[in-house]
This record gives sequence, structure tokens and C-alpha cells, in this order.
Amino acid sequence: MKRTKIIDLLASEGSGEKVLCKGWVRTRRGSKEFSFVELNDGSCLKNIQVIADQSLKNYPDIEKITTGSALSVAGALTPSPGKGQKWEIQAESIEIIDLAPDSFPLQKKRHTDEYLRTIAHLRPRTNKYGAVFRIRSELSYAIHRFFREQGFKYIHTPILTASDCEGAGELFRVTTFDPDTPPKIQGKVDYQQDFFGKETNLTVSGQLSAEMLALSLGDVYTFGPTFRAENSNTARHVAEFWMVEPEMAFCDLAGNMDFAEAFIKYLVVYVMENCMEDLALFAKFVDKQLMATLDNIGSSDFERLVYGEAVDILKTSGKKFEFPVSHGQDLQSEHEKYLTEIHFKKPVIIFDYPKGIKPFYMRLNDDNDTVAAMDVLTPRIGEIIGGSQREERLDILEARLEELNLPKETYWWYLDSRRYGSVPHSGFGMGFERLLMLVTGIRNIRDVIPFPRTPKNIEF
RNA sequence: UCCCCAGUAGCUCAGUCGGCAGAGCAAGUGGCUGUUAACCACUGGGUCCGCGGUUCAAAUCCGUGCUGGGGAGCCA
Repeated sequence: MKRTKIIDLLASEGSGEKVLCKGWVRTRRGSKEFSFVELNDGSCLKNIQVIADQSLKNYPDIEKITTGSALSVAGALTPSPGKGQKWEIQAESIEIIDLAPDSFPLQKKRHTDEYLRTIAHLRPRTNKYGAVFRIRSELSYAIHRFFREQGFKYIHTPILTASDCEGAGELFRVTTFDPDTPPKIQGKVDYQQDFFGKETNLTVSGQLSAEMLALSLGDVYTFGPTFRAENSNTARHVAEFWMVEPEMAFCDLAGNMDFAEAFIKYLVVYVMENCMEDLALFAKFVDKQLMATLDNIGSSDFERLVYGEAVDILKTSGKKFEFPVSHGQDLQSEHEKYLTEIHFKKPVIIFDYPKGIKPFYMRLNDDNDTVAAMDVLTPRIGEIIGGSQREERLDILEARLEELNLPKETYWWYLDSRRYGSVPHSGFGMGFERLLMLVTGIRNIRDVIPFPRTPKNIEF
């Protein structure tokens, strides 16, 4: 007999049919006469209630079933006379696949997120984390679906790279050398003898490679892991995260912003239409404002303003900031929060930033002072998307590299793309975990990725 | 990396002015019940984060280290 998942059992219309169900025990309430077993298989938030009568030949064993144990249950799916569930399984046989000893750390009560992080291998067995990781899966699918509907090609950019993409952030070095005895030449490590013959790192962004594919396939996107060795100890940063990076040929900054806004809205609406059961858990236990926030994002036009306007608003806000606002300086977290949470009360896109605070590849505006950059800020998260129109003019790009003292030689292939059929193009990066935080209301990024990597933590 | 806070039973926490280590939940045993994080009774359970110091006496005060959390910087 084939196993039926609980999500399908609960959606069943008939009753009395024989079913086979397998899963993990959330709780057992029992007596000599019979036991109630709540079984969950991860297919959905809800459990199926199993009725185990003492007439079962292994009933003495069933009485010993503990939270966390794995069972295989065969029986009849029948309407439940009790409150709280539509169906239940009248068990005809229960096989105990594995009995969890009483050291099983998850109890039938609420645990703190901090504690659950220390048992990250088991926390997906809880309602909350099961819901998080189901939504993570659904949103991954929604991302691919959105891009496919828009005619984008899904491309794969390298994880191992020799180019420090933006000079952004600390890099994880990759080497086959024995760290105690690397070969040296003139006192320095001789990377020519290393696997790739030069210094190698984990990627901090697939953007530069993605641009090459955009300038051939048209509209492309990547969706994969990214690594930053920044010693960031915040609820918004992890060392390994997943980033979505679309890159669009023949697209300017305005088109880029339109696309970013449509993208976020699509994903927010998608989870509201497809993940309501799990979302309801977050709305109830994590963030009471969640549904209002999501409605707001899905239905409102994102506010768009140039960097200079944002600075003016902050300056005349009358609010005292820890860090003073000034033209030419990057916006601080508190400034972004004020704009999106207090002033506009909805997502905000800020564009045309001063070139001094942005990387070399962003397109220089005609004022010679700002670049065609844009950041999408949302309430509670802050920056969820950072993007730009890319500099497509070879002479200006080379001048910028020189200005920033970056080695032109390592970017020879990147510059080649501006030499042969260069066209205006744009793209952005969206932190997938930050999107998940936005959608679930969860405030710590470590709780939306199964096994978070942060400074001093690579357990699991 | 900087600032602040915390670390006590398996978990969540209380522990007053420095004076015998506590509760709820969980677990074990028994009872009871179409139950809903079931319920009732009993039982067991401690490196009070580590190291050093002050003191007749330290979970409590001081120093230091480690770990976790909040905020900041950096960013997605």
C-alpha cells in the first residue's frame, strides 16, 4: 500500500477509506483503553490524529510511544467526533519505525529560538521551523516561476572565483595549501603553486558573470549561495546566504526599479495565495502585524525618490539621529528605518546615490557626481535589494577602475563585454533570507536558513 | 570589531541585603479520561558557564575568559 501524505489525507473528501500514513509523533495522550497519537510528516503544518485502540496486538508498545518517535500507521480515515480536526485515522496496525528515547530535546511546549538554534538539526520538527522551511521551498519555486513567466533564463555562475567582484566585503579564501606550510616566494605565499595558480575565493556575487550572460541571452538570473567573511554580528547577516540576481540587457534604471517592485509584490502575493496555513502561524505567534504588512506591500506603489531627496527629508524630519545625515554619506540603518517605517510607511526605493559610496560598475550619471544605483528598503528589514544600471561605456568604466585603484588586468574579460556590442543593462541582488524574514515576520536571519553560518558558528 | 544585557535542573525561569539550591513544564512510576501542549498523585533530577580573587561564608561582590542575545558598523 502506498503512503499518503498528511496534507492529502486532510484534503480528502471521502471517508472510511484505508490509508497508510508515516510520520513523527508530536504527542501521545493515552490510557489502558486507547491512545491518541498526533502524527506529523512535514507535508503541512497540521497533524493527523491517530486512534490506537488497546485491541492492537502491540498495544503495550504503543503505550510507550514518545514524542519524536517515527511511526507507520495503517487504518481507516474517518470523520473525527472530537473537536479540532476533521479526519482521524482509526489504526488497524501501527509499526514503530523508531522509538525516540526520552533524551529527545523537543518538548510539547514552546522553546526559545536561541535554544532551537543549538539543535538546528531537530528544529525543523517544530511547527514554526517546519513552516519556515516549507515557505522557503515555496518561495524558491515562486522565484523561478516569476522569472520563467517573464522570459528569463536561469543561469549558473561560479562559486569559486579569482575576481574580488566589487571589492565588497571580506572574502573566504580557497586553497589546497597546508595552512601551516604554504610554499613561499620572497616571503609571500606563492599562489602560482596553488590549485588554480592564483588567489581564489568563494564568490561574493555572481553579478559580473551574470552580466556576460545577460549580454548574450538577454534576460537572465542566478539564484544560489553567496559568501561573505565579514565579521558581522547582527540579526540581518550570515556568512553564507542565498541571493537572487537578475541581469537584464537593454534595461535602464527605471526599468530595473519597475522590475524589482513587481518582483517583490509577486512573491508577497504568491505566499499569501499559496501558504496561508503556515503564514497564519507567523501572524499569530511571531508578528501580529504580518498580514497587514504583507497586504500593504502587495498593494501599495513603492515610494521612489532620489538620494538627495531622502537626505533632505531626513534633515528636515526634526528627528534626532545618532548619526547625523549629510549629503555624500551613506544612509545609516536608523535613516532607512525612519524613511520606510515612519515617514512613508511602505517600501521605498532610493536611487541616484553619490558615486563615492558605490562600486565601480555602476553607471555614472550625467551630473558626474551620482551613479544609477537603487536600493529597495522595506519596513522591518531595511535593504532587501541593491542594484544599479551598469556602466556600459568602456572609457568611463576604465576611468572608474583607475580612480578606485582596481587592477584593470583582472577585469579584462569584463571590459571586453564593453568592447564588443556593449549595451545598457541593469540588474540587482536580493537577499533570499531577507525576503523570508519579510514574509514570515521572523526577526533573526539565523532562523530562516536551516543551518546558519555566522562568526564562530559552523556546527551542523 | 565596538557598546549594552544575559548564562542557575532536560527546557523556561525565580533566587530579596552575601547566610541550607527553588518553581512550572519535561522525564520516570501509578491512576483516570474521545483526548486536543489532556488531567491528578508521587518520585528522581544541579560543575549555579570556566578560571582566579575578596570573605568566617559567594549563584549573589570583583577581575578575566568563553558562549548567547540586543544595538551599531559593513551589506543582501
